[in-house]
Amino acid sequence: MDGTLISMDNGPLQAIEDTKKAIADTNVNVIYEASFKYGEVFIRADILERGNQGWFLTEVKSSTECKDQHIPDVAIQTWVIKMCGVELEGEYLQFINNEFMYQGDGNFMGLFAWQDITASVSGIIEDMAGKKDLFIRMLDGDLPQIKMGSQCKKPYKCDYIDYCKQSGPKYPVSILPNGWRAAQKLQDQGIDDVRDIPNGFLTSEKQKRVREVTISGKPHLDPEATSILKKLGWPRYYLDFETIGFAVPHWKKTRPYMQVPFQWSCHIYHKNDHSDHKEFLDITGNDPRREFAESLIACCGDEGPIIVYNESFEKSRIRELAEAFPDLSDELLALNARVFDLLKIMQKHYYHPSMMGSWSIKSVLPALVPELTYSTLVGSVHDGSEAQVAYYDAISSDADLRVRQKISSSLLEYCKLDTLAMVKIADALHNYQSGH
DNA sequence: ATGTTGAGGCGTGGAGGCTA
DNA sequence: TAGCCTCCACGCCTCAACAT
Repeated sequence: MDGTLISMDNGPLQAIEDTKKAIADTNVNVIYEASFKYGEVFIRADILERGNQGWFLTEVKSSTECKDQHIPDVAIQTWVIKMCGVELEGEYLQFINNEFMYQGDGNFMGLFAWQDITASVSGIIEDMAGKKDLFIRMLDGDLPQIKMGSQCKKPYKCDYIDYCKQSGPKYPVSILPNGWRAAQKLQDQGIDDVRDIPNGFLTSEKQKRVREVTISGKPHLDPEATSILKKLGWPRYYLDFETIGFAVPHWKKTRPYMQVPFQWSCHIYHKNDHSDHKEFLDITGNDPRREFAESLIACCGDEGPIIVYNESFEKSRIRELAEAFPDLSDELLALNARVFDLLKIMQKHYYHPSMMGSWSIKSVLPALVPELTYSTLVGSVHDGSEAQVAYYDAISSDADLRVRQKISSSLLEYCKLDTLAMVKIADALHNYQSGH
């Protein structure tokens, strides 16, 4: 849709002036980033469309539904615009329709969905002046005296979490796994630290283990874990995927936010101690799925456990590949039948006080295999989200060959370390009694 | 941002047992 | 034997945790 974009290049005051001119100009029917200021509040509206009696305001979100927190976001904009004397006829939220399937033809009709939120907005706008004053007072005042809680992460993660943690307990009760209800009860009783939880309070086995290990300071490993691992067959495939999920689909037959796999790493260990590493990475920018699937099948042979961390992720990707390529379906699904989940073993049988209630591979590795660390990675990729950014940079048309090669080696290095981490974790479990 | 899985709490309903 | 209580299993729901 053609319209006038209000630039911020010359500062907010100029943007406000430009907005006034655009509104006065009856040839302009759509304004992007229209800018307004009322009192201390400056806002930029994503889309304004001229209607018969006034304007329609549309806020664009990358989420896939209208969420509670979006309403006050639009309400404050609505309030500022109305206070500036501009008439609004209604407010809309525009978001991503994640059922949209791209057909690869450049046609994105259906990618977006809209919701009329005029009623919800007007329901809270009466209160807006008071709310605004409250927020201004809070910003001007001292640090709020409030304990950490769910508000630190929901609906968005707060930037000051690390700061606040410094003054809190060393092992807050919020680290209890699936323990939000228990944590609430404990905090109501004035208990903030896991080490202060009275014996007998917790009922879940996992939570009890966290409490006991935290108090004793000694890691716990159930010998059952060792015997389960020793029973696994050969050869052993340690496998990890990297994927990318675009809000706006890039390739035919993909949906918004669909996790498209573009890279895998596999360490293969044979019974005779012989080992091998294989990998796949496609940064051509073409749909990587077909070659990903074919190379994976070729790598994994037809017997031996395929060891992953959090099996639902890799299994789901393989299932999606099987749906995308019916001719490979049988071979792909045969891989899924061999998948063994290292995460489940860890959750059931291991805990170290430094894990702080988390069994993610990034928490388990430093506890169990401290000599292997992601910080040794020299490239720009240290976790899954950075892998996505790096992949996107690599396939972007403006990336030259040298940049691509650098990104490629960073990605390969990172994914290889992820599977090596699983190898070392499994080794550590194997040798636990003798070592440690 | 996604999807999958599992934990834990709560309500429901059937089985079994007690009493009048 | 009718009526009522208790207990436990099960299903449903919400939330959290994990991967990217």
